[in-house]
Amino acid sequence: MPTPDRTSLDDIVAAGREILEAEGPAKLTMQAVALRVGVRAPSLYKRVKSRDDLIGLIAESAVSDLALLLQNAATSAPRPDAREHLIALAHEFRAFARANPAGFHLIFASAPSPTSPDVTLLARAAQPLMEATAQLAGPENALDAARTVTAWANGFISMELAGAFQLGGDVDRAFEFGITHLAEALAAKPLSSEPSSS
Amino acid sequence: MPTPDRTSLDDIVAAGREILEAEGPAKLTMQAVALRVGVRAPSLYKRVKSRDDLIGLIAESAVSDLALLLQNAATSAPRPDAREHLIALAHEFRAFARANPAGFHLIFASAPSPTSPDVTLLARAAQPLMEATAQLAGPENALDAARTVTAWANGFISMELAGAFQLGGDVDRAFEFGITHLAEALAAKPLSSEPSSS
DNA sequence: ACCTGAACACCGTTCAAGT
DNA sequence: ACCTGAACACCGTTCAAGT
Repeated sequence: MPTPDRTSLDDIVAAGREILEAEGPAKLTMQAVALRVGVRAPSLYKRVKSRDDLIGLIAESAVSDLALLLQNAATSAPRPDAREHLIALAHEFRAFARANPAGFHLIFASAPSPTSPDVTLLARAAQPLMEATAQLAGPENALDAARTVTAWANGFISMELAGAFQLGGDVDRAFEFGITHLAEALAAKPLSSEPSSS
Repeated sequence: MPTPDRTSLDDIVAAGREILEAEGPAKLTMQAVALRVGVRAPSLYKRVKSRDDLIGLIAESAVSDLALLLQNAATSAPRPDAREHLIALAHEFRAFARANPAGFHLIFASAPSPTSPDVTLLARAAQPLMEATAQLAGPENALDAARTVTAWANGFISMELAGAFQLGGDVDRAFEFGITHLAEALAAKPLSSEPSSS
């Protein structure tokens, strides 16, 4: 009779992700993961090709969570104003990064490598953003606008997490400043709402 | 008579940086660096505290180059228009990232760690940008505006280097779209120049 | 004073042998 | 079929012994 399974791929990925968030990439060793799921390190190779493969799976798991979060934010609260909608998405994005800094870093700040998450997943996560920018900037500028917003949010949060904002000032205020000006700049035609009284 | 020095800290950092750019972080081993400077691995510890320390020094060396590049760009070509000046700086930034992808990644996409470059150096590198945004957005918004532009440029280039723009479209066009709209949005008062005929 | 070989701890990975 | 101990290759780092 073959041995019953003592762990699973999902368990392994979840354990790895927890270790990564709690202790950082250096502590994410095969032995640590194995210990956490109650198995010896060599057994992990029955379900995972390599440590890099495991890291890739962790990244995909984080992307999935992000996609879910953005989708919920987009569909739950009704937001008639496209600008406010975009701003709400940016805040969700930032909240995810704060709750999963290592996962965020894995998704957006990883060097191009076999570790990177599947392209399709990232595209799906970006879907709500694409819709928001399409509404704001018009369909023909939706892609460029989405890239502008994603790049800004990604860069801002990366720098925030890395502690790169060292010149003082209020970082929250800088975030509001950025997303407000972006939303206004991307609007296809200048609207006559309030122009962000600073 | 003591042995004459067979290498130097500068040699070691330069060798490390070359290996990093040419072969990636995984190949940046103490042995590889030692081999390149003509010494055995243990000797490196006479000038460097650890591998992480070496990586930090490599990052600082890259920051220095970036600061020099931006300063030259700011002072050499006379640019009366603040918007054009900002756009020129963004292009210099992107050119640096393309010429030094691993160095760029080390500076801006590294996790917060002892590996991170000195804060003062980064602030110095950002100086020309601060001046440009001060001129564009006014002194009281200079910091927020500089953070917006830096975040966008950093995020855009990180994603570009990571191959994260997979949805097709012209990436160069997206870069122009982004910097143009940012420059326009950050201008303190709406100017009546040409509004970026797309 | 710098350099080295030898050694240690640690890690990813493989594999034959168990059940 | 999954699990394990043993083993291998590789890496960062230390240190006593050379010059």
